[in-house]
Amino acid sequence: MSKHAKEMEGLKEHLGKHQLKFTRQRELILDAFLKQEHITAEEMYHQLARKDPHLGLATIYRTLNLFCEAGLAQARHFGTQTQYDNVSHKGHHDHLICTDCGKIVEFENCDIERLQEEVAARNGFTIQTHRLELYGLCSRCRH
Amino acid sequence: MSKHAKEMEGLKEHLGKHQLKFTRQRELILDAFLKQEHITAEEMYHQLARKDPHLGLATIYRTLNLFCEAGLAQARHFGTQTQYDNVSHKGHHDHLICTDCGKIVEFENCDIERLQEEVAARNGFTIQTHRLELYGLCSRCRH
DNA sequence: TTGAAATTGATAAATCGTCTCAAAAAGAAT
DNA sequence: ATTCTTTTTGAGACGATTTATCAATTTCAA
Repeated sequence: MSKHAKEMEGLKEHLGKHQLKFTRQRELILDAFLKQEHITAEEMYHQLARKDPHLGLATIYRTLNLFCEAGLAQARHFGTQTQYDNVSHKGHHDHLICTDCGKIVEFENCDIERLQEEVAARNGFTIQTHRLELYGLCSRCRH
Repeated sequence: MSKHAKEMEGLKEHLGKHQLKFTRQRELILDAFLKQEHITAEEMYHQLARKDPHLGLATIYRTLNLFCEAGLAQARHFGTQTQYDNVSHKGHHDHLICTDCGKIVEFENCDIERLQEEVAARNGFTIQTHRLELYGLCSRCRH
């Protein structure tokens, strides 16, 4: 049995609700995805090339987008590419990004999240997801 | 004299510091940009086609990116396109975005900004800029 | 096992933004 | 004002990323 049984069940549930099918490729991609903090489609394509040389790039894109709809992943544009963040194993996390060296630090902050809810409620919105990115210089690059 | 004299001066100052030139196109694009809350390069291309049918799309991209460097604009990925936000006339603002109808509500929240500074400091970062986007359903689309 | 419906893989195509480069414009020096 | 150097422009080519197409395959319920 897979190490990611719980998430696998979550995916199957989503598939069932939407008349989608559980395939070998989706299982393979989910397994690889859950080992990552964030990954691009291209990176995953190369990672999985050994396990399944015939796995197509289009399938990876389709599947990562499926994960987003299922709430396991979240797409984020960084540079020219789309990063797919793993949001399945922990609460939502945000990013501190060094504009000089590209270093990424992940963090969570409940107070900020609570204030976000307040702002949304004040404007009649129901939050589904959010994105918070802080850009600046890390301690090393400040000098 | 233009309605946007102050911002025009700000741009000229940036141009002077970087050995760049003040051109008719940059003036035209700045004038159009400052009337917007946010705009894409493509939208601006169509808006300005009447005033100057020969204005090229590449020039618009180049100029909007210039505005980003000058601190008048801020680029933001939304969907597949890049939105250029007007940040010249007010402090930094964040976005509430309806995932259904695309409606965008802008807001500011000092408390959130303060917490962001705390998080950054705790991780040794000095914030230059940030981006906060809340995605959800607006009151109309929730039903 | 069968059959309808969904998925896949390969590649074409679309999209978006940047690069190229000759011609034009800006702005400093004369 | 004219000249000269540097920057900018416009048009389209180009590159990178993602999506669409479609015949062949796979899933899964009956």
